Amino acid sequence: MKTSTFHLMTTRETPADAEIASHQLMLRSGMIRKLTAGIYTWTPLGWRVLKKVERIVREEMDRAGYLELLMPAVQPAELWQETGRWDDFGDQLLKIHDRAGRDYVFGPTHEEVITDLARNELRSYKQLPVTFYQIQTKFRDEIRPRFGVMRAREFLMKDAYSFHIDEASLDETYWEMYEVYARIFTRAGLKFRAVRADSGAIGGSQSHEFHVLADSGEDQIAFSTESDFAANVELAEAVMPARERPAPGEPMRTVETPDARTIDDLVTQFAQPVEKTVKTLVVAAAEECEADFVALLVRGDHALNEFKAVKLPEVATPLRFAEEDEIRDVMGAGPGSLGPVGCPIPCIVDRSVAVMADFSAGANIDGKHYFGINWERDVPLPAVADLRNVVEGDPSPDGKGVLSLARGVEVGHIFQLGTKYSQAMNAVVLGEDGKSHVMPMGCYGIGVSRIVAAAIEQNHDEHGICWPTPLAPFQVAILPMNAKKSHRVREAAEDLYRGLREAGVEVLLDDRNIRPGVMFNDMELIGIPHRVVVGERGLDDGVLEYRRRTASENESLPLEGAVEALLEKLAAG
RNA sequence: CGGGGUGUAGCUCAGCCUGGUAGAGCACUGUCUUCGGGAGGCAGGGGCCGGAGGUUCAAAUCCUCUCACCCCGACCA
Repeated sequence: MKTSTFHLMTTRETPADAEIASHQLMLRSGMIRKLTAGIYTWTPLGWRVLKKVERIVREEMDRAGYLELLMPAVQPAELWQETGRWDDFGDQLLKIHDRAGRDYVFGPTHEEVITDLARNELRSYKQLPVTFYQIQTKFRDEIRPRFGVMRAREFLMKDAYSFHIDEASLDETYWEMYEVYARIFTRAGLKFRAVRADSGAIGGSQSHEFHVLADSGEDQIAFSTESDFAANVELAEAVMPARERPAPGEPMRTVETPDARTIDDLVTQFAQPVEKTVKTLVVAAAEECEADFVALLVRGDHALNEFKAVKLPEVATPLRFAEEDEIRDVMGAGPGSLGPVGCPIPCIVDRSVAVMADFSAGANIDGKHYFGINWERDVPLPAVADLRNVVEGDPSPDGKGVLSLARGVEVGHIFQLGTKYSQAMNAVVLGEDGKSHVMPMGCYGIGVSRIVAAAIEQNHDEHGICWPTPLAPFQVAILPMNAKKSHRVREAAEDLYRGLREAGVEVLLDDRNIRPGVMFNDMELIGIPHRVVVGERGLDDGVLEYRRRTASENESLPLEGAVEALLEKLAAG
């Protein structure tokens, strides 16, 4: 490809509404153009990259023996009503209707359609196990689309669904898919981590997320420094501290704290170590609870984990924090002065709070705190539960090593669905025993368009994108210096271009009549991994100048055999 | 959805407070000079100032309504 006939439209300035690096660079390099909120056109440049990702995904899925098909993007409402998701999926579901007023959805996912297909197509255990997949545009009406294609409303997704005669078969395919996913992200040249997304509390059901590691990632993941344990922070268990609760060392005393409304105030005004403070959060109680509200207590330096809190039987779903006037009403004091001593509503304390001694907390009287509180001596120890987010250095739940935290972008998710959909839609086959069996299912997604953004997020510098070679829109850029004036330069560049093309290399020759500086900047912005500069200077010495995108120094390539030399560089990655 | 903000040229923005001929830089067209890290001159093209209504002799500017887009929305006790 030559730039003169390729639609290359880069901009020097960063569009105002792009916040993160990948979004800015995708816009500046001209890979995507926004049509409306969360909906993007992929330009020829961007599309080349998207196709690279798609191809890797497709090749690995095919290699594993999974069967590609294509399902409709528009699906009838009846299917969604059948599984109850017409209502359950909520406002994320884009509902549309045709001229006759019939309701449809623009598919955000395809469990219903594939299960409908399976119940019609699959009759016998002999057809199982089978895994279907497609690569297709999905639509989810996100509350707040942002970060370009990272969280778009319309996006490209690979979704796969497997059908089985029993759970054992599902489990087998699940772990096979786990390996296929690992191969896909490895081949794409990405640093990633598979993390457990579900503790396994729901029967035998398994779920893993695949995260591309990047500091700007929206998800925080916790992983053990010494084992392969890795989990989303939201789901990582904060284990019971190994140490015993120390014996009380101080008397409990009341302290006037008129200006201390936050943990921060307490720490700075009264020199309380933050790990000796407790914060008390009041949330709405579940209906079956005798009280209207429940107090949740976590250490001052810990954060409440909403997912864990909402799983407690005493806590209302969804989680709702009490309003200030509700707190005054029920506690007799405002937020900022709450604590477990004399607390009129049920308390649940975090595991690390349970082993605290001589700690401070609000007195449930405005402007007063108790210092030196000890469980049992001053107040009975309430119910204990895991309520908080894990922090760096917590022991790993599997007992091996401690946890470290990293940020990631979720690009893949695999899930053992069990019979949730097959049951609801009566997808059964006859087993060897001659009886009907509801088919356990697995579902497996990859955010194809999100991978593009995640790859940039992980691989960029101050000049632009640094594509991993497998994803790059072109492998080699040829930059002729002042070709218009120099016949030799033009000829040498053309020769190299022809040679590389004949060798099957995706090469971009910059034949625009522009200043060299613009070429350098453009090619670095769009992230082509290998660059060859053709100039009078080099030609005088019989060489071309080569530089890898991520390198800081040029190398000389002899003009003779330059194609072969470059092929070697490419083979090296 | 709640709160905040912004809509003026393809992009980044000024002009609005204090109403009176629509601007700059980048990008784009032509031309000359320049030519190894985002050059310079000259000459150009391009805007229903998001939309509707109102006030006024006169509205990008003031008022009302609307639409779109962006940001924030558990860690506060």
